[in-house]
Amino acid sequence: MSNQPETTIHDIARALKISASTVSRALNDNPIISQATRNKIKKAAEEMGYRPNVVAANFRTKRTNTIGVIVPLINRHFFSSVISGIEEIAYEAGFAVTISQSKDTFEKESKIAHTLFSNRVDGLILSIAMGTQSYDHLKLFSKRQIPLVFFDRVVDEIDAHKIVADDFGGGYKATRHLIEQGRKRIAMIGGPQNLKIYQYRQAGYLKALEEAGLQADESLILHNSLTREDGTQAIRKLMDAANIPDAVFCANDTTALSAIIYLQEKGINVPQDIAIVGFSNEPFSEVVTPSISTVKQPGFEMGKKAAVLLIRQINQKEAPENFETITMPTELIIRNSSRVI
Amino acid sequence: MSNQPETTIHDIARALKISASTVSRALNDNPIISQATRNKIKKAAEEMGYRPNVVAANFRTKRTNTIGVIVPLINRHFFSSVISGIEEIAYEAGFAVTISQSKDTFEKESKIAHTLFSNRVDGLILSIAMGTQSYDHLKLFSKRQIPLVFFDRVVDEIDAHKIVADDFGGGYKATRHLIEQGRKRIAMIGGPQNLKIYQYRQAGYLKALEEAGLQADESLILHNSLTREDGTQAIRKLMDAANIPDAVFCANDTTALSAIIYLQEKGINVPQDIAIVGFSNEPFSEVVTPSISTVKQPGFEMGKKAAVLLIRQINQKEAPENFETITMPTELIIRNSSRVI
DNA sequence: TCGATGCATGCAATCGATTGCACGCTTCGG
DNA sequence: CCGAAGCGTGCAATCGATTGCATGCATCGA
Repeated sequence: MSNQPETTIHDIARALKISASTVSRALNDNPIISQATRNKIKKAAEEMGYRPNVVAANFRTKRTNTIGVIVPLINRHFFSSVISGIEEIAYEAGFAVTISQSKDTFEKESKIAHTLFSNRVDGLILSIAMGTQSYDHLKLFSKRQIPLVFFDRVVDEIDAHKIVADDFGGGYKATRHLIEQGRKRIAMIGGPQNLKIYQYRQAGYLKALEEAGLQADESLILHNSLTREDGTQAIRKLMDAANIPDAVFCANDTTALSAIIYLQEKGINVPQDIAIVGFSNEPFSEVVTPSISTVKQPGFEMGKKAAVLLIRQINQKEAPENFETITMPTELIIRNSSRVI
Repeated sequence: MSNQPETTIHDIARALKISASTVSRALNDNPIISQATRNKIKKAAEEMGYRPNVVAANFRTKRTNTIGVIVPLINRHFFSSVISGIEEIAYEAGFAVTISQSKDTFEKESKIAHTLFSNRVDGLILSIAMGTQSYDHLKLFSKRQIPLVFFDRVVDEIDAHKIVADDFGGGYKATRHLIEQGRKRIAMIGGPQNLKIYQYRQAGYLKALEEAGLQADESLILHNSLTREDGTQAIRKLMDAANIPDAVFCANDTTALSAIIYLQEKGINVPQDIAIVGFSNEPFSEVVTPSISTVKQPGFEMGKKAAVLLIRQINQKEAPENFETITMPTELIIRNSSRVI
C-alpha cells in the first residue's frame, strides 16, 4: 500500500532502451511508429501499470477534454435531465463534464465561470441565473474563442448556439387547450419577465387569446418567481378579485400545484370550476390529484443537442459563420386538471 | 475578437521588470513578498487580464483541486440532492466537481473510474452501480492513496469512509408506526437483496414486527426492482392472495405510489382499509392524494458530509488510521397514506 | 567601521507529455 | 557504385507555474 511512484513514459523508455518520444507516439497509435515497436511498448506499458498523466498532456496540448456546465440548480428535474443528456454525449465523445450550480445568483455564476475558464475547459454549456444581467464573465469565453452553448435561459447579447424549448408554442398550446374547453376568463401566473422563456410562454398565451377573439385582461396576469409560496399568493389574489377566472395557465408546475392545493382547500373544484395547466412536466405533475395538465420540455434531448453542438464547435476550432438557435418542440400533456370529462 | 495570446506570469514579470517567481508568489499572497510589491503585481495582473493557467499549476503541484463523483443516475432526486450537497461544500473549499453517471453498469463505472484517475482527481465520491461486483477499478485509487468516500451503496471489501442513511432505523420506524396505528398484517414490498440498503430496510421491518410480537409472514414479503410496474404487480399479488394485508411498507416511494393508485382503482380506501408507507421522500410523495407517509433520507446532508470527509482526507494527506461508517439519521414523515384521523 | 542578521527578490530546475526537425539506416534505380 | 528516397527513431525544446536555494541589499549592534 506504499505510495508507489508513478510510471511515466520515460520509465517505459528506459526499460525498453528507446526514447520517450517513441513511447509517446506508440501509445497514441501514431502510424509513424512500426507496428512491432508499438506492440512492444503497449505491452510494457500494461505490465508496468502505466497510467497516462492526463494533466501533463492537457498542459502541453492546451486541451482538457472537459466540458463545463453551469445550471441554476442541479437538484431540479429539468436541469438534471439536461445534465444527463449532456453527460451521455460527452462521455461517448471522450469528454469529461464538470458541473456547477449557480444557485440562481449572479455572483456564484460569475465566479464559477472564471474558475472554469482558468481550468481551461474546452467549452461551456449553461443556463443563466435569474439574477444575471451583466455578461462579462461570459465574454471571457468568446474573447478566447472558447465555444459556448446556451440552453433554456439564453442571452441575446452573446453570439452562440442556443437550445431552447418552444416556450411560445407551449404557452400557445396550453392556452388554446383551455379555450377549447370553453374557458373564457383565463388567468396567467407568469415568471420573471427578464427571462425570455417566461416572456415567450406569456406571448404564446396572449397569441392564443387573441386568435380566439378573447380580450387579454391585465388584472388576470401576474408575475412572480414561481415558488410554491408565490403560487399560493398569486392564486389567492386572483380569487379575491371581483371577477374570478375560470382557468389558470401557470408558467411552471410548482405554481400550478399551489393553485390546485389552494383551490381544493377552498372547496373549489378543479377542473370543473377552474381549470389549471402547468409547465415543465415535473414528475409530481402526473401523480397528484387531479393530475396536472402541463407542457413537456424535452430536457434530456436538449442536453444531448447542446453537447453535440458544443463538441462539434470544439473539434472544428473555427468559430462557425453564424450561430443557430434551435427550438426543441414542446408537447402539451392533457391530464385531469384541465379536462372536464 | 482575435485570438489573443494568454497573459502569463512571465508577461507580467517582463512588464514590471521583475522575476516570474516573484509574480507567482505575489499572486499566491505569499507573505515573503513585500506588501508593496504584491499590490503592484496584482494591479498589473488585473490590468493585463491575467488568468492563471490552472492546468499548468496542477501539473506542477500534482493537485487538481477536483473531486470526482460517480452516481448511478444523475437524474434521480436522491442522487441529485447528494450531488448538490457535495457541490456546495466542494465549492466553498475551492474544489471543482466532475460528475459522471454509471447508468448502473459495471463497465461504465469502471471506465469512468479509470478516466477520473488519469485525470488525477484529488478524491472520489461514489455510490456503486447495481451490477458492480469487482473492485479493481477502485483499488487503483487506494493503491495510489487517493481518498475515496462511498455513500448510500457502499462496498465492504474496500476500506474507506462510508456515508449511509439509517435504513434499518427507517424500516423499523415505518413499521412500528404502522403497528401503532393498530395494523396487524403488515406486508413489505422490498428491493433487490444484493444491495445492503434494501437488506437493512427489511431487517428494520422484521425487527419491529418481532418486538411487537407479530409473526413475520413470508407470503407478505415480496422482492423486486421497485419500479412503477413492479409495484403494481406486487400489490396485485398481495391483494389476490387469500389473506390480504391491512398495511404495506414499501422500500421506496415509487412502489408506494403504485400501491396507492392500484388500491384506489379497486375502490379500496387508503389508509382506512390499507395503510401505506414508502421510503425516500421523493418530491411527489408530499403532493399525491393521499400524501404518502415516507422515510426521509437526508440526501443533501449526506452529500455535504461525504464532501467534508473527503476534503479533510485530501488535505491531511495521510490515510486515516481507521475509516468510519457514518450513518445519517432517517426521519419518518407521517402523512395521510397511513394516518387514520 | 565591519560583520551579522534578516528581509525581499531572482535563478534555475522541475513536473510529464508532445512534436518539429534532424538523423541514420536500408533499399533501389540509374 | 553512388545518390536519392523513405521509413523509423531520437533529440531537444516547449507548455506555465512553482519552489529550494542563492544572492543582494539594508539595517543595526558592537
